[in-house]
Amino acid sequence: MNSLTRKQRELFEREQLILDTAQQILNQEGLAGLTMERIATEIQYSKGTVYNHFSSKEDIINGISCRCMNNLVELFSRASHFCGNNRERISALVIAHSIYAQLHPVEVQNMQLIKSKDIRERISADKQDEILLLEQRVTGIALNIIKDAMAEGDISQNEQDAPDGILLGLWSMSYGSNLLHLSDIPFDKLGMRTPLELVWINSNKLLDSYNWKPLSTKMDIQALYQRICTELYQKELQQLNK
Amino acid sequence: MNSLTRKQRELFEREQLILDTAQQILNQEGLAGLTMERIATEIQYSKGTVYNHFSSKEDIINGISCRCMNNLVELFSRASHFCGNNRERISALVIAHSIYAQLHPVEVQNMQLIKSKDIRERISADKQDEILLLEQRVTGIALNIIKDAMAEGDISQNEQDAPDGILLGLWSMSYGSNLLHLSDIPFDKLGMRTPLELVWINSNKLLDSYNWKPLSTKMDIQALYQRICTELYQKELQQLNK
DNA sequence: GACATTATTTGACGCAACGTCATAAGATGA
DNA sequence: TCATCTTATGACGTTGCGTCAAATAATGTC
Repeated sequence: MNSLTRKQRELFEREQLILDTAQQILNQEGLAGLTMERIATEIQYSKGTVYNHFSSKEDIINGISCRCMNNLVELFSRASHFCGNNRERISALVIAHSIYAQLHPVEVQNMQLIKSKDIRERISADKQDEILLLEQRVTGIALNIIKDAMAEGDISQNEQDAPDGILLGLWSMSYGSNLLHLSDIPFDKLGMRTPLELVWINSNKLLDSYNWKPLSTKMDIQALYQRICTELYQKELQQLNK
Repeated sequence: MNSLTRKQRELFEREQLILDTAQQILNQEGLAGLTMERIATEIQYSKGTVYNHFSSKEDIINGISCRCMNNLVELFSRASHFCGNNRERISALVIAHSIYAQLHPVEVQNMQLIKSKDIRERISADKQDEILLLEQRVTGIALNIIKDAMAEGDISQNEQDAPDGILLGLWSMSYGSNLLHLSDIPFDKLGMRTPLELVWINSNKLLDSYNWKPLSTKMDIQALYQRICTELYQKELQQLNK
């Protein structure tokens, strides 16, 4: 029994090692440079051993995605515990999401891949469920804040403004901003500010439109932005600045 | 001269044939099924000939993207000539964008690919410029409407609400909604409406928040939705329904 | 129409990467 | 110590990309 667990732990640790290595290669050399041979060489095992852990390259991408989403869950969780009103807590999610995209640019972009059908087919069902579960945790955190806000009367409640409307509004805006930011459209050359600069303003506008109190017109959102950054994401922002 | 143009026309037509074929394969069998051999067989030429037109598979994806974006430009252009006020015209863009994503689901999803750096490197510079140009046309149409609205006093003008803010707000929301819709997250099972159902509401909320007159609270946006669909996109919607 | 020259097409070839599997090496237990 | 079961290996088959020398076709000239 003990030896079994030791064995299992060894396997688990190697799995992590594989993902560590794969992620590193992905970041350094892009998706094209990420090959099974390359990973095998790097971890000093043979290709077959890698295949004992992951059934395909897509499976590895999926594994990397799961790790990243766990990071997102952690960032979101921190945001949801931000010491402030519900409006401030939901705003913190937007910042969390954009920091996430900046911390994991390559991964976020390639995560799109596993969303396409013919690639998803090459990933085992339970691994897919893992992603789904993580997505549920992420949306769950946001939904809880929205429900809190409704329960506490921060938002005027009526049918059209149901929680899913607010959630998807913020989510799609956030998601879209992140991906636009990562695409290399030269916003500066088009005389525009970048999506990441503007998502803070626009998400606040959207929340205002849902009449989520306190409105951004009644508070200093730049100060709030700073406060969230320093209180919640000091470490991550330092990492981004170097 | 005449023979030269004939030759050129032949080449151009074959290029179109290649893209037609590639797009068809992409839709029927996914990215994995799209191989250079496959295209060559289909058009009854050899692989080498295909390579005379496109330097790589990525180059073909890029070509397909350009065609799609031309479609988007056309849909946008129609929206911008919608017979109504500026607020209605900009709203029509949102509908256009979502119809576009539904008409070209596979292409839109794979277009993300050519946004990633290591793949973009495999596309010739002038082909990349083509995409950039199209992106400019698309954003240009939207920007013009926003500027019209500002000039005509539909939007209260102040620094923060500069055109790029509105543009990127709508763009990222639209873009994000489309991609979320195409990812196979089971929104229904999560008890939510879908991104495409909600983007209409949320984009209107955002525009309201910019105080873009007439506000959606003062008009029947469901009726407007219907009017835009029937007046501008009858044909496309019929195509989608079958 | 015959010939030279230029342009285009072809498919065999080299190469890289995926994923498999028979065999080798190692661990476990009696 | 030996038998058994588990894990690791890398050679192998396969596929698909992209190249290029040779074949074929088109064009122009006399």
